[in-house]
Amino acid sequence: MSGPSAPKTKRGAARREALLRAAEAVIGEQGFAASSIADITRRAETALGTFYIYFSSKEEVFRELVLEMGRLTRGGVTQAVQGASNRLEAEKAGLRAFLQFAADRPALYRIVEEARFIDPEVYRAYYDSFGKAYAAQLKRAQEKGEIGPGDPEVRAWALMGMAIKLGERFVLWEEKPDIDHVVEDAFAMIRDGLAP
Amino acid sequence: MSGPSAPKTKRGAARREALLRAAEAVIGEQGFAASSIADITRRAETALGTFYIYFSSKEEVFRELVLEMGRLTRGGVTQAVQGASNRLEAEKAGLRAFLQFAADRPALYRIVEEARFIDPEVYRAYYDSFGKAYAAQLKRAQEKGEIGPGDPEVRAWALMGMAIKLGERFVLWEEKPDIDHVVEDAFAMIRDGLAP
DNA sequence: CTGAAACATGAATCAGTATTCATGATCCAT
DNA sequence: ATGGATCATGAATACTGATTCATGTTTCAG
Repeated sequence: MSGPSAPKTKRGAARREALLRAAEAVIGEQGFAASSIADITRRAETALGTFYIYFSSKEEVFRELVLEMGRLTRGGVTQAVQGASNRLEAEKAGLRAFLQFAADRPALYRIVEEARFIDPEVYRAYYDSFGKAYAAQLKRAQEKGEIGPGDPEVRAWALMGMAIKLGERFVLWEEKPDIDHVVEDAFAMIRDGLAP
Repeated sequence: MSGPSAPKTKRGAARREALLRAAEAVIGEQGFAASSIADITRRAETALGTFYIYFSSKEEVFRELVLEMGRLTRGGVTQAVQGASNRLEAEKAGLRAFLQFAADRPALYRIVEEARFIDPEVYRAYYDSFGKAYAAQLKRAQEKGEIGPGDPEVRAWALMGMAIKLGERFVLWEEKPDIDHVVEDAFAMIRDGLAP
């Protein structure tokens, strides 16, 4: 019932980490279904059975990776947004941080989207909490008059969707992504809309 | 090499169609990996082997469903946009049509997103062509002065991402989706941006 | 009507791979 | 320094489910 416990030696911790990184690379490249445990352990340069010392199943590493991505994006975006003096600036900084993250950890980026089909629970938890926090920020900014009025939840999800697809198209699909250009143009639209 | 050919009798056409609908329902509900051919044929009330008379593999029905979704959204959105007298109106009508589609065919909607992981080729073809057409429309509207200036491709992908996540959150995740509300608020943002 | 082409059936085959486990090496608290 | 706890190994197991196929049944063009 209770899967493997946390590693108790340095070696154990290092092995677990190596397996996690290998899983990130392999699953991010080939997708969950096409990735075998053997692929992962081969990449981590360990024996097959070692995998099960640290994870109880393929689904579990996957889940762990999604949670890690949650911590990382949350942290990265939060930090990027620190310096902003108003919500619009924060939107711009947050978008840039997110796209930069996609460029730095493309595998993790893909994994989160695949989570929707592998582990709907964590996927939903991930976006629910992110969306909730995002909406709260927008509501506050609206009350302060930093942005115009409008349903914060709809806006939060619209903005998340925007960032996600932009990352997919202009970062993951591009050899040499031009993040600044995407941020500039997308932000202009976020701020002023399409109206002439 | 060349898989099953088109059905040559009425019965054959009906069976193929039944299998396609069953696959849509089953895969849309459980996801590709969790759906067995047996699940699909059971739902279609046919024998297991019958599946292979019409499709050469599980991947093939899946691909067929993605292509069908392509035809349907393209058709639906195009038609909805017909009546619009300018680009902004068209955006609103297109968004509504897309969300309505998600409400009508939730399974197909999910399948397209999963395609990214099952059959990247068709997924990419789907969005590439959709995105290209979308960007072309935006470019024309911009030249006519119906919308302000800005990179049409970035905008097209931003708008697609928006629509997709809004559909996921406010249509698929909601018991009784309030499409009009989402369209109103999202459109206001698309038109005027967040600026106060 | 009729028979060759199409279609239907589901048990049997087959492949891939997740997971287990018995055995041995390594670590580190005392 | 040492031995009980941790960790490493990979061959063997077990299972799932995709795909095939030999045997009937149905269709429909002529």
